[in-house]
Amino acid sequence: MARSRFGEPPEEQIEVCPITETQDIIAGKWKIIILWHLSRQTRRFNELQRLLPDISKGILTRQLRELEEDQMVHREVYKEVPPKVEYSLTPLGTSFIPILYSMGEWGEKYKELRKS
Amino acid sequence: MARSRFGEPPEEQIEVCPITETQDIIAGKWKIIILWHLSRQTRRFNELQRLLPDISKGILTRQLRELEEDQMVHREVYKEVPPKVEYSLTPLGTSFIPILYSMGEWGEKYKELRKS
DNA sequence: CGGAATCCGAAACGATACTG
DNA sequence: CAGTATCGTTTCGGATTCCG
Repeated sequence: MARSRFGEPPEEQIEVCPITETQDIIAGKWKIIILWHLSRQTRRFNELQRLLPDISKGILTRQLRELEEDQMVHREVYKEVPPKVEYSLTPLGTSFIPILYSMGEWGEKYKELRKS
Repeated sequence: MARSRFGEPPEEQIEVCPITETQDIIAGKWKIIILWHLSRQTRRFNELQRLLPDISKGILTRQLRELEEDQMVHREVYKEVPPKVEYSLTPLGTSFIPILYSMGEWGEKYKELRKS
């Protein structure tokens, strides 16, 4: 016999927010900015540093490593001297590009709004 | 007289990343999660607390205040006893909803991928 | 009910020096 | 060139207590 409706909790069901996973991945001061740059083209470590003038080598390395762990970024090491390392988006990272661009456009609009 | 081209820096122009503004606004552990919940419906303070079981009152207040400052969230105070306060998205916050939903969908896909 | 105020600890960030 | 290692600092989140 089915349980009576009156036996069910009256409150609405707790909605599990599906955005938590995403939050965990893009948390980090430079993550989405790094992803945005890589979405435009593959970059070497030094290039990224020039594009992000206010980030130090150490922290850039860490953010890249974390993005790698999360399978967002691919790290390609060329065995040359001097060493050369290229960073690019993985398929997963690539699937995030539309969101990055939306965020970029939205940020532009936001900046306009704040001027007025 | 115009400066010679040879006097200009040879490097490519530094691309200013348009995503920085967005990053500044959604930084904060609970910001986008709060926005996501408010995108579904207006909520009272206590409701938000129930929806986010792991957040304390103090930090919830702070995140909401910051979202208010950034004109993402509207705070409506009803002069009643006991007090009642409702939080909702502003027009600016509403304009962010498509990004929130994209992030939610992406997070779902990501979760699937990680299982396999 | 919806906060404010305070304090604490952890984590994140950042600067520097050194290295293969 | 692309890191690693270390350490200092700051920022943020979280717990608690109190209040109108």
